[in-house]
Amino acid sequence: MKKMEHKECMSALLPVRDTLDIIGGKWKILILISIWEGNKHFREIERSIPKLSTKVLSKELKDMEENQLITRTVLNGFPVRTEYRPTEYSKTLQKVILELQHWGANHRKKIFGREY
Amino acid sequence: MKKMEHKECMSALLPVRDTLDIIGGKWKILILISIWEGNKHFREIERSIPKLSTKVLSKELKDMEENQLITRTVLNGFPVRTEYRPTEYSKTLQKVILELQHWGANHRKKIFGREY
DNA sequence: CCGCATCCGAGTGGATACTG
DNA sequence: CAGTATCCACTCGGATGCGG
Repeated sequence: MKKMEHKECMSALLPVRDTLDIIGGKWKILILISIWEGNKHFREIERSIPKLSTKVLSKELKDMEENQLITRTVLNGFPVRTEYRPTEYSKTLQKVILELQHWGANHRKKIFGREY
Repeated sequence: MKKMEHKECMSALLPVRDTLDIIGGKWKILILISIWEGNKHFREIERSIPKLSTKVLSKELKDMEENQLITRTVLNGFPVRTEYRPTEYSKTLQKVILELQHWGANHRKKIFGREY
């Protein structure tokens, strides 16, 4: 990558922040991965991620639906069941996440001199 | 990218979180860019980023030094001056940031139907 | 089962003043 | 100039209970 110029930096800023809003934080990527793996129902997702509370999960799922990373479908019947599914679009994040993963793995090696 | 397998996901998790710890949050990338642009001194960096308080800047710079993204040099003389400089290593983040930028820009187009 | 409402403690971060 | 210290408002998120 070439040296970043000033103007590029400033115009880079908003998109970078947007992306971090969407996948940043403690839970978003975990939830996305859980859903990619095939977990569909609220409790199912909740149980797949230790320490995640219903309040937070509820909020995160709402955010992710707004951002078109997942779809939410309420099934008829009682008790109510809801299905969350990843969108095709959500997969465009995999490249980004992979990049984060590579950098993080390499960084840990550098800082701690060992892997996980 | 191929479908992520379960084990890959789990081993992806820690590195991704590490990376987000390091560049996530409201300020880290802004500070890094400011320093990449050539700002060297505490006040200089502070003034280059609106709404950034000294307390937060202080903490962030400390974190970034620990993570070897910047170096901190105290110059002799009075009043004391300090120089922060980006490391070569910090530039390995540019690819990651570029990826975040691309995804964010494209996402905004998708969601809002327009650019910035 | 799904998910919201409430209460509440801990941590974050802003403003300001102060020291070396 | 470079940062620390203090005070304080606010947010975040955990625990729990409830209603649909």
